[in-house]
Amino acid sequence: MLAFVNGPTIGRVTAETTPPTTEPAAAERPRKRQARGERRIAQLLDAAGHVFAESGYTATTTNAIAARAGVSPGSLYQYFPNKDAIAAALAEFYADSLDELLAPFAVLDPAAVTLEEALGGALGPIVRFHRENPACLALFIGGNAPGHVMDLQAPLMARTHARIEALLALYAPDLPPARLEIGAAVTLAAYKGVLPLLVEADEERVPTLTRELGDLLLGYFDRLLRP
Amino acid sequence: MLAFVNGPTIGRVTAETTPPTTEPAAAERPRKRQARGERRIAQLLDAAGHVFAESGYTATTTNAIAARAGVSPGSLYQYFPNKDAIAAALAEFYADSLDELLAPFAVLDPAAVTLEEALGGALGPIVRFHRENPACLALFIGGNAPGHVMDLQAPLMARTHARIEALLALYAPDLPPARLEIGAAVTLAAYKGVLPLLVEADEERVPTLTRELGDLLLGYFDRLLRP
DNA sequence: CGAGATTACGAGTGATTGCTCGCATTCGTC
DNA sequence: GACGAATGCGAGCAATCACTCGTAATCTCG
Repeated sequence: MLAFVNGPTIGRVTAETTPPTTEPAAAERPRKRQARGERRIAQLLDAAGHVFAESGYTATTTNAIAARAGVSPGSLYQYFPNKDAIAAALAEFYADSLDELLAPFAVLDPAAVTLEEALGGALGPIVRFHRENPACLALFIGGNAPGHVMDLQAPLMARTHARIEALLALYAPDLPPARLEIGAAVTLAAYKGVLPLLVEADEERVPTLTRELGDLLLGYFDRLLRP
Repeated sequence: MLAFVNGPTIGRVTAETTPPTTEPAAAERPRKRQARGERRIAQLLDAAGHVFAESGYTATTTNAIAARAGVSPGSLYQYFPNKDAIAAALAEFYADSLDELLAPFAVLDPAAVTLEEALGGALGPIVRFHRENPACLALFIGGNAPGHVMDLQAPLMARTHARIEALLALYAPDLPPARLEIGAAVTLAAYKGVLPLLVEADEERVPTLTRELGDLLLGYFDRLLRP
């Protein structure tokens, strides 16, 4: 829990463009923030993560988030302009975390590391992340939330798709591009489908299920790479 | 569209238990229904399917369903006691349809039919069904909707899980039961993950994607059956 | 036809909820 | 200590939505 307290620049919601010419017409100052404020933002995002994970986006009330954070509704709205902005801040944090988590697997030598090994190494941390931050799945990967909230994680999905496609291209250089694209899409979809199983499972079953997820993807790769 | 107009006993929402002793205290008569009423129910469920698929459960208003069906809100509440009951009626119809769709694959001779052939035969109709009834996925398979609505499809999921497990047991008689159970769970999860891809895809890409889904599952079976 | 039941309407109601506003408290800085 | 800015509060507003109710049209069937 509290996995993203002290995350990087969370909650910097308002626009950051400091206009160089003259003074802004009104209500456009950068707003200096105290340490107390940063702490409140972290509390609020943590609370939001829990409540979103329990109830989904639409069923979650901003008052419930504020209450869970031990804060009044008015205080919540000092840091976030509206409910969507809370989800947006969470989305940004999740995307950053996952990017950082997967960065090591961007550069791989197919001669030194097999697909099995690469997958085995990557899946563990990913699964741990989602178990620690169940709201990520509940909000953005499970088909919940209205469209404009789902859109918040479209860039992350696009990047993940590209990463998978690159990985496949690395290990199957002569696969036609169209098939590469489909392969990445199916892999991503299957992965998203199995994740809920892993997040809801008891701790002890996680290693087994993680290996099973690896088998699923590797079995597909087998059929994809040599027909 | 209109895939479930004239479906079997849709909309019989109220309890059917006619008490044999004395007369019920109040408000418990079986309610005779005219042909016009049955038609209205079909219209309402069809409209509900469309609106649910577009907006998800919570974001869908009962007034929107009524409007889409060309009916006043009051009329809607003559046939359904509340919003949940509409989703429940849809769930029942979907479950019945899928059961009927998958019945032929309950009895298979492993000597005469390979796993490839069985899967290839079953996936086509399933995919077509979900493309014709996107609300099924949006409501019950995508993680949307509050818990008590998701519960409506728990029996269907349990049956599907059992069906997959039985299929696996048929083609791998000496797999330990625990592994059989996990295998069915992962298969079901992967299948649920890829379905959205198939529902949202253009018509022309459907055959390719269906084959790809088959490859995903078969690849997993390969690794499951002979390690 | 006519009586009773069913169907249909749609403005309205009560509860919920995202969000605001006026004001009190605390912090950073001199 | 003092002043301005940031933080904090919570009752309450406006809008939304599931659902109701009084009433009128339409059907069934003798």
